[in-house]
Amino acid sequence: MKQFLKEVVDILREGSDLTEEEIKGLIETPPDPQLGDYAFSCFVLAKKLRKPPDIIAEGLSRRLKPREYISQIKNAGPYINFTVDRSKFTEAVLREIFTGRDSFGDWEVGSGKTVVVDFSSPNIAKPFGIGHLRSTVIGNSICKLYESLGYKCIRINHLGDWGTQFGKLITAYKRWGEEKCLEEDPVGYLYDLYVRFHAEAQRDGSLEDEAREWFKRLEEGDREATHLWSRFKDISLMEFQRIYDQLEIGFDSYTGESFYNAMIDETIERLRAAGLVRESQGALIVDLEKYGMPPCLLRKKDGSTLYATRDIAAALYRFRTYHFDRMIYVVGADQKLHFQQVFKVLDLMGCNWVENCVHVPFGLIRFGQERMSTRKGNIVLLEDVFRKAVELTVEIMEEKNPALKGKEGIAKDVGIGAIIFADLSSKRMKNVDFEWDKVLNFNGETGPYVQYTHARFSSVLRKYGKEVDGDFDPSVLSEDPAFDVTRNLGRFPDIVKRSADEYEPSLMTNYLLDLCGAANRFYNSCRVLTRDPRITNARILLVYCVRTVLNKGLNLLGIKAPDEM
RNA sequence: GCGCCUGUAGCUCAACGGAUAGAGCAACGGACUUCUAAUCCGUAGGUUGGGCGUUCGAGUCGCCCCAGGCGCGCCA
Repeated sequence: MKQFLKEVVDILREGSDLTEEEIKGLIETPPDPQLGDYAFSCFVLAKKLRKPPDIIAEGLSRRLKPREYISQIKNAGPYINFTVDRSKFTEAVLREIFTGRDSFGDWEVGSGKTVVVDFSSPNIAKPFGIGHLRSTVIGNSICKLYESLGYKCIRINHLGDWGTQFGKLITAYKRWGEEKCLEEDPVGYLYDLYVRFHAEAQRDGSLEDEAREWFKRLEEGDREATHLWSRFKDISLMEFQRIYDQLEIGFDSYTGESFYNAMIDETIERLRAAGLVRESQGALIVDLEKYGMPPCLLRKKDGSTLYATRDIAAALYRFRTYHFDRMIYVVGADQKLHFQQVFKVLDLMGCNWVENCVHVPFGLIRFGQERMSTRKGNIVLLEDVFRKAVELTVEIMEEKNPALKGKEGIAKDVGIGAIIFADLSSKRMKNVDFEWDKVLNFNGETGPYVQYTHARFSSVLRKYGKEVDGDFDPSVLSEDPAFDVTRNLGRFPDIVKRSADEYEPSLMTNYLLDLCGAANRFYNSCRVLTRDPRITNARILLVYCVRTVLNKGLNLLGIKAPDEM
């Protein structure tokens, strides 16, 4: 589709003495497609030539002549609007999708480059709540988007498997724990113990000290502590795996915080050698006051380590191991300062690659006007959400498509897809209030809507019964409902690029909704399978292309695209 | 107190600094003997939290307020 924009630029270069870059910056999309497909605003020229913009637009539009791809040039106020030759545009877009198939929208900007994505990273021994879903699905989508740009992606699940929380759990387990309960419902039971710990610690401050002591013993390799820790970790991982299986998300590495703990001493030595370490109130810190930040704590006064130190060690290790061109941390916005500190410390250590490290924050999920908190026990379990979504999907399918075969599998794809889509559909920095009614609404701008459109178009292809050969008369598709679809299809590669550049999968969800709107309008107003082969050939190709792009788009979001539902 | 994020229709959200601020949900009214009605069409709904500024042009950029959220030395 480049040739259309290029021709607009070429035409304007002849008509003015602006450079290619200047012109490109001034080209936009008219608010109403009736006006045209590309617009050029004359305000900058007006300033240069010191003439009113609408006069310039009028003069220029008269002088500029349409060429191969542009069929009409018209001024409207201070704008010059360019209209593409619809047949040529349709031909170009559909041809590109048809020949490219699943690679349509892919780029090569990342070929030969590696990006490390740190995402999901749940805390061991805590249930996988709806709050953990965000990092998981945003991170997964970012991986897929970067792969589409040609990057090699290393997916890292930086498990929260170290820290004072284990001291707390060990304390709680030693005091109140029962082996039998642990076997019956491992994570649920650990969760109960964790909540109980915080409840009792309110009254009895010595519990916190006891927990710190246990954590210290864990760091020193105490046998009993290590044994319990290792058990807690194993049973948690098995439960997390169930969630990842349902989401069909995998990782290249599960090296969590405990893995980097072995590198703490050398890391602190390196920091010391760089002259960055200072002692303050018994703890080791890096003073960041010069940079307007609170100090970065490396080691507590009792000698045990902290999260920031482990993150610094992890970054160093990852660069050594993967030589990444970029590293992306998909972690909640509440940790923004933490990453600023970590990045600054790495910078002070002379790691110039830190400029390629980026924290991609997201807003938190609240439940009932409150922040979800494992400690308080105010948490919605992801598995409950999945289960309810799938149950509801089965109900809807019984009502709308009772004859459908393989309902369970499809209900899973649709139910879970709905949850993922909902989580990805608004800009990631927005906080979301979890509401069952909203999550379980499958009408309107939702995942099931996109999947439904995909299934509907798949169904037409099935009914067509032949291979789509890609041979067609593009003039059949120049009427509005069809051309609106094509116009949207043509935007797809740019959406892929922007979603990746801005780490913003919501651009993709919103795009897919636009595409589906146009596609369903087309479907409702144009019969695809007709007696006229000229019309059928063209429309079925459009259907094929919509299906291809919807399938690819859903895939980039980590959502399944069933052929029937 | 300081810093960051968010504020757009009753609700949830869109809108490369550009033309008349758009969708969905909820409400009301229409469209299935025809390729899946989880769809589509229509009606109604707005001082873009407030103010000042920059600009030919501001929901978008800057400053000051307001409201909510999140951070701010031994949690992660």
